[in-house]
Amino acid sequence: MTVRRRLREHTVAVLVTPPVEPFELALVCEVFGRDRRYLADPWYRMLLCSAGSAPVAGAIDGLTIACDHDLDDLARADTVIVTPYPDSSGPVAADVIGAIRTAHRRGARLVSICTGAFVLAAAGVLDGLRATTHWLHTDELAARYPAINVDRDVLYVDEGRVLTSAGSAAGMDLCLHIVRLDHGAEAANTLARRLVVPPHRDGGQAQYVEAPVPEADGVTPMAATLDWAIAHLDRPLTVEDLARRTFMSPRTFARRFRESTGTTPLQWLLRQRIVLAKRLLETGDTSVDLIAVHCGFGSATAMRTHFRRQVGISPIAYRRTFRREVS
DNA sequence: TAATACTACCGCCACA
DNA sequence: ATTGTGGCGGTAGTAT
Repeated sequence: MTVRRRLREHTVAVLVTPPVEPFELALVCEVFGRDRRYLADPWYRMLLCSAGSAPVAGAIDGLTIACDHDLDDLARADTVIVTPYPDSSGPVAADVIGAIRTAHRRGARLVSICTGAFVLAAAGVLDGLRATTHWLHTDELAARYPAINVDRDVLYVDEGRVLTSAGSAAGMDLCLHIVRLDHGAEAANTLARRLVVPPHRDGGQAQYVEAPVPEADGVTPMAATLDWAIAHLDRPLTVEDLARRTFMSPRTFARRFRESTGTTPLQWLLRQRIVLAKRLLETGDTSVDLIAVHCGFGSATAMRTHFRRQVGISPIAYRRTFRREVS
């Protein structure tokens, strides 16, 4: 096996439009704008782009964002990220639409955060695709662009060349997803840990956001093992099993595991098992006992204990509240 | 709920 | 000399 070297950096152009929402812009900058060569080398080259590279007013008094790059730079980028477009019902400037269409034609990856989806919609690049936006605006998006298949219940939608994400913080989930695609599960997990992205948040729908999960993408032995473990949660997995699978001694495995995931193997397993349990509770009507078996808990009692500890409510109560309506 | 039997975790340290 | 490895053993955590 030979070491592959990327020929050049991957350019990420961020479309900055007034009024800039600092939170969403910051989240993009944290992922793509910082020097993270410790994760992958080269990392990304991030460009803040505005029409005529003019400074852009922020949504907060006294906040102004200087942009060194213009729409031509945006049209040439490998990935274009559209930050929120608070005036979602307002028109989108023709030169912005033009730049996005050019990028799209060139094969660039297009990404929107929150209401940035309205800019992509206006450019017509979402027609015929699934997409999402902030839940306050999903109805409006669906009504104004009937050709778009709007998904209201997801954090983000990956349609390959076009990716859209839901409200504010879901943008972080999408950015991590992109890092995972480009650099693998391990880099994404390490970054999530570095940014201290919470496994779940309290209050409202956000409480039930699931922790990012590695995808089938065996870039490193560790990532491959994580993927494998997620696919075999029903088995009684021990640290020794996982270590052997990763071709390491248990001791080294434990160390490496903490480095890439931020937790210990058992704690991580318990978390993944609960994530799976939640999914099964939401979607089907499998009994709690059977779900416990499917998730690799020795008993329903054991599952209930861990479920309560992590989620705060019982499995049955969770199902009652979050069963997906079949619409 | 309590007792018992595991397994996991992690500091320590010799060694490559 | 520096850095990573992996066995050991005490304690903490989990399973039944």
